Amino acid sequence: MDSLEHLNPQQRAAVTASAGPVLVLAGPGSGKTRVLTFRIGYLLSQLGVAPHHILAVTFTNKAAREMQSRVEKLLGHSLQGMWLGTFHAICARILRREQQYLPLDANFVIFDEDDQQALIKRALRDLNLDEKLYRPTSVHAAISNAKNNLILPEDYPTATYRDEVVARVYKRYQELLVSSNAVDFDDLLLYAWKLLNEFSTVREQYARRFEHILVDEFQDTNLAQYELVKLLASYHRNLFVVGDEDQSIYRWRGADYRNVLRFEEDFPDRQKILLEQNYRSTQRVLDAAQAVINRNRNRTPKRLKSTPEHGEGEKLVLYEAVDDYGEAAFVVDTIQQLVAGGKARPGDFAIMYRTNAQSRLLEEAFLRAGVPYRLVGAMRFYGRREVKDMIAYLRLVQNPADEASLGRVINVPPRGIGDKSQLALQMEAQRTGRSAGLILMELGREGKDSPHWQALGRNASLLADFGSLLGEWHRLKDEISLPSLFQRILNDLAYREYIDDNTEEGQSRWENVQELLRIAYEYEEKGLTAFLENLALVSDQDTLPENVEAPTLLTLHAAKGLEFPIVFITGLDDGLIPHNRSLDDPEAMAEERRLFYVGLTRAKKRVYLVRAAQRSTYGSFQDSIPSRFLKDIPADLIQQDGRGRRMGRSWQSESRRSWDDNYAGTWGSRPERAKPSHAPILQPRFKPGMRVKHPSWGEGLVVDSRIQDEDETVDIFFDSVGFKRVIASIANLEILS
DNA sequence: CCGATGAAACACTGG
DNA sequence: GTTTCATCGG
Repeated sequence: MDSLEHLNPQQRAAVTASAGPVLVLAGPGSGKTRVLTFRIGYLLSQLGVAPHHILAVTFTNKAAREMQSRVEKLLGHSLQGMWLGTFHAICARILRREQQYLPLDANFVIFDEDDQQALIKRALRDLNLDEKLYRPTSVHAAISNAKNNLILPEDYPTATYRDEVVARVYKRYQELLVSSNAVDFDDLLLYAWKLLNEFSTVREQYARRFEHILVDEFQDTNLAQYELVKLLASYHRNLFVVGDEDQSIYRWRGADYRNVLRFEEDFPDRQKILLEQNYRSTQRVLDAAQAVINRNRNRTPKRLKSTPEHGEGEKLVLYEAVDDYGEAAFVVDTIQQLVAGGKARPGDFAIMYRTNAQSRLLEEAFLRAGVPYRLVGAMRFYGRREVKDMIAYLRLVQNPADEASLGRVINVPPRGIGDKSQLALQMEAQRTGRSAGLILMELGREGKDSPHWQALGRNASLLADFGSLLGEWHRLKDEISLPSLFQRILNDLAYREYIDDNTEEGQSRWENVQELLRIAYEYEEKGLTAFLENLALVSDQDTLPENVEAPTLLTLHAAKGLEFPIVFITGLDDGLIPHNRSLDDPEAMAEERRLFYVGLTRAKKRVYLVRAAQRSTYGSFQDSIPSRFLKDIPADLIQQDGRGRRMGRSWQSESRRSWDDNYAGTWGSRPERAKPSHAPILQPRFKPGMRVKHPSWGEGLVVDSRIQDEDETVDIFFDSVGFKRVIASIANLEILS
């Protein structure tokens, strides 16, 4: 490990820190991954720790793979026995090993978002609740939030009637999961924590084993993950966590950057190391990013410094397009020009956006220009119906109790089992206390001899046909290889004939199925359980094709941990960045700002800030105003790209006026915001007592209104969602009385 | 029970 | 612009 010479003093202090709790606060590009890999290498080679005594937690599987290969390269041998993976993957591993302590059997499956949603709906139906009144998404969010905060159904606080309802749904949902022999993502963490919390022998076993625990992206852990790590580290207390409060962007998923503060309270003897030296970006990029993030309160102030060889760097380029088509065209044009001029390679570029929906226009522009691109996002492939259906078949074979998968495929392709038959089957399952899948398999095996045959009447025969198929696959699953099983199912279903109707679309559907089959071949050795588990736990970043030289399209969230020479941040309009749904919540606004900061700090050399004066939502055009975060970047760090202004159109004069009069020269100095279409508001339009109507929240009562930043901020109590704070120019309020 | 058709709702981020 | 749901005739 003489390579320690190549680390800076802070990095070296972190890598060689003595035993005990260590907190590393690492700014973007400060060599965080390097510190983690060297730390593992140091533990293994200098302190003689055996790989099997180390646990390292990363944010994505991709990060885990990268870290593994980096350490192996550093040491020159393999890391057999070390535990390395995401929280969810590690918990799944623990749960499978300790399955006897759980209300599940070893074949349990992991439910994805759709399955969870379906199960919530089922629970609502079972409890006779109105889906209109109790939106499945919102109920599910409340339950997920509870789980992330280690709140069990019986402990769910019921301050209001609504809470009481949620508590009942939570309870029922959990029963349904257990009877499906399934867990959701949150259960992976919750069960693992419960297991270690309740069974001291199990806790001892793991806590003694893991002499050293390392956690990456610590700012994005939630309470369940934090408490779990504390239990795992309870014996040796060698807990090495690395994070950056400024890059915490998963609050909505339960992540709490205050875990950094908790860590300092819970481990007062912790060593604390600050990494501020940036090895990634030019100073201009860093100055812009810091100007943005410095507006957030409650953070550890940092002073990011670039290295001399990066130099000052170029100014950030700002481009305002007419509309979102122009925005996409600008991105593709710029890339083509830079590549054609030999200034950059296609793989140097990343195009970032706030919402996935924004990728469509960008993709179209790339396609039209004939420029290949790569898109980050699992949805693309795994979200396809035919892929989900095949996965559901495999899950059902693995775990016949899986109600969600059964419901999905019981009549796909159509085999005459409609709503009526399915309901009858469900009733029979409830009556006999067995799972629908087991009943089906018994019908298939025993036919008329089964006691269920009579009970199901004229539905029995078709159900039995399907049951015998299912039973046959289930029998084969431990005899033949995963790919053979997969092909057997395809054959038995005549699935190709079903989905491939010889249209272009049909062919692409079949290609998707074959791609899944190809992936199944990769799991020939590891088997069905591992295959399904990996499918459930792939992250967006994991789907990024490697070694492909093309621009990368991705959300700002997916950009975390990555870096690119040239970064486009698109959709820099109020309502997108910051997002509409965050405007009324200061904590959410702070997170939007961090998200922008994360995007900016991905760039090594150059940043393009792109917005559109108009964009299409739901099909119709709407005017938009520049992101309020733009004005926090000092003017001397920004240059405008003039191309947009020469495209003579009616918007031109207006855009120019808005820019020159309200914007240019005001960077960071005056707190003004551009107003393309109307003069600054001086008098409130809304007064307390008024009835108003909001496009999504419906009617409400104005409680208060005031002028802020030349716009009107209105506090409203809505009939449907309660108290909200809105910006009048954005909210599109209608005065009713 | 099935497939087609059109209306209606609809999308923030993701393991 | 896309997906999901409700309805209808076969």
